[in-house]
Amino acid sequence: MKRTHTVKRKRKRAGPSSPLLDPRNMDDDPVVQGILTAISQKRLKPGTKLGEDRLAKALGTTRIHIRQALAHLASRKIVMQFLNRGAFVYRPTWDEAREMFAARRVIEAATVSAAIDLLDKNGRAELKAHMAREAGHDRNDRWASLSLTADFHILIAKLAGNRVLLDMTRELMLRTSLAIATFERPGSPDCSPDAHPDIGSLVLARNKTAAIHAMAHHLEEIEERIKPDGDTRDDDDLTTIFKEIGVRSVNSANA
Amino acid sequence: MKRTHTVKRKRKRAGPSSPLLDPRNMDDDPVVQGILTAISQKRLKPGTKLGEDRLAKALGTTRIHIRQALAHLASRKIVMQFLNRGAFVYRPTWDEAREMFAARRVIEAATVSAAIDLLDKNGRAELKAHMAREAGHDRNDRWASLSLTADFHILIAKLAGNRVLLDMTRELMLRTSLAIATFERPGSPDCSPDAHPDIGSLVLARNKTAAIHAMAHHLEEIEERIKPDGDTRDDDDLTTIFKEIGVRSVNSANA
DNA sequence: GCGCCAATAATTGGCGCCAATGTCTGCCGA
DNA sequence: TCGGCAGACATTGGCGCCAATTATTGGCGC
Repeated sequence: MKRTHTVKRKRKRAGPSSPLLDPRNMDDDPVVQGILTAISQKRLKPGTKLGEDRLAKALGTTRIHIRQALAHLASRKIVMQFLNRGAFVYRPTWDEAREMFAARRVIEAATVSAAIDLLDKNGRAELKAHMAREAGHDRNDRWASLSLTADFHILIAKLAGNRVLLDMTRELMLRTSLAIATFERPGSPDCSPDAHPDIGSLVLARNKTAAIHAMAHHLEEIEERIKPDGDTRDDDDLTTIFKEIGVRSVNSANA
Repeated sequence: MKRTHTVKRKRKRAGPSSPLLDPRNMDDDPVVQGILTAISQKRLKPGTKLGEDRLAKALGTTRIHIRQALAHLASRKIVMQFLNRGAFVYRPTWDEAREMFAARRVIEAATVSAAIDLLDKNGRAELKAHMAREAGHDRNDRWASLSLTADFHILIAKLAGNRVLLDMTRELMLRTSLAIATFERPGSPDCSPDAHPDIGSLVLARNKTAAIHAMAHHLEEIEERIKPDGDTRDDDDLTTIFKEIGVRSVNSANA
């Protein structure tokens, strides 16, 4: 018998409202966090199979936690589950990708507007700090760049002071990341490095209409880097890989 | 008895990548649907405990399905789960309720705008049909009224042609329904019956700015029907209920 | 050689059991 | 009589096993 030394409060009815102890949040789950960071860092591509046993061994947990995490991610449309076939990293359709960007334009215009309305000394400092961090980051470190780029939009949403819109922004950024990974054209240049500083400066200047316009333009710019014919699948990937290696055919290799 | 998951499909040799049929969607789960409709019809109030065994027996299924459904609803912030204490119908905080309405103002302004842009003959007919249905519905049937009221906003979102925004609207309507149930003042009148016809007429007239304004006004009107001190709990509810019944005390009832 | 069919193997889904934790009731002492 | 404590009870969480289904591979016939 273990020593149960818990603080006992005087609670007649143990309703969940008054103390609110231990609200389980799936976002704190290490499995969910691992898959999410792997996706946002482009280490997991859309369509990749996420086997339960494999993930359980890879992450050092049991299968039931994997199943819970996958179900959670499936309800967030970040993985897709098929009956008796397992879970795969979500692969948006082209239309869905467009709709995600349209939704981001709507929501992030609102967050920029609200951020300007609520901007105070503290928020101004946060924004300046982030802009400095993003200006002086190592451009060769692709993963750090990705994180910083995402953090800018998240910071704007935080400054808007609306956690519902913040969660939506987080969610849409993850899903658009999957859309970009699915449909990005191979030789697409990076996000123009001036976009975030421009938007940030306009927010600091409290120029609302210009900031909203800049944000919309920025999102359109990102959207233009994807094209609709990215649905070549694993088979094509295999042939492409072997072509890149230089093997034309097995016979020629044997001869 | 047992849920019939068996979807027997005759497929010869489907490639592992191309068709990817049978995407499992938790929204089709009867348990999830049951809880959702119960919540949207105000049969389940915020804070109600959702015991697994109780639900399993009530819905005629096993506990594991209940657990999956509750986990899904928890990730959607419609129920809240506590460690070793079970699941409860989500009870938003006052700030969260305000933020939900703010998000709805943002998103539904966008859906109204897009609906006007994309309005065609078919959508026009749908909207007129719904307006006629809502105009001639039985006002005494509270549940039908609730469904129709919700369907109007859903229809606008559908006409916007963006499934991402449509899903967000659906989600926010459910959550604002919980917020209203949590914070509604007792003698609050119903939603003004002119709001939806006004908005619908403006959409049909393609008067975008007026329609957006009317929608924003409508949402503000709904939001004004809640007040921040609604967090009195079950104890107060019990006393309120007994007061409404007319029982002053147990002794008087026995005498 | 090519395509269809059947058997095998691997993976997922579901269920029962048991442990862990929280809640409630009854008891004891001040 | 009231507050605190301890035991019993109820509920949730987790794990292992087994069934169901699917993907793969070997075999057969054309």
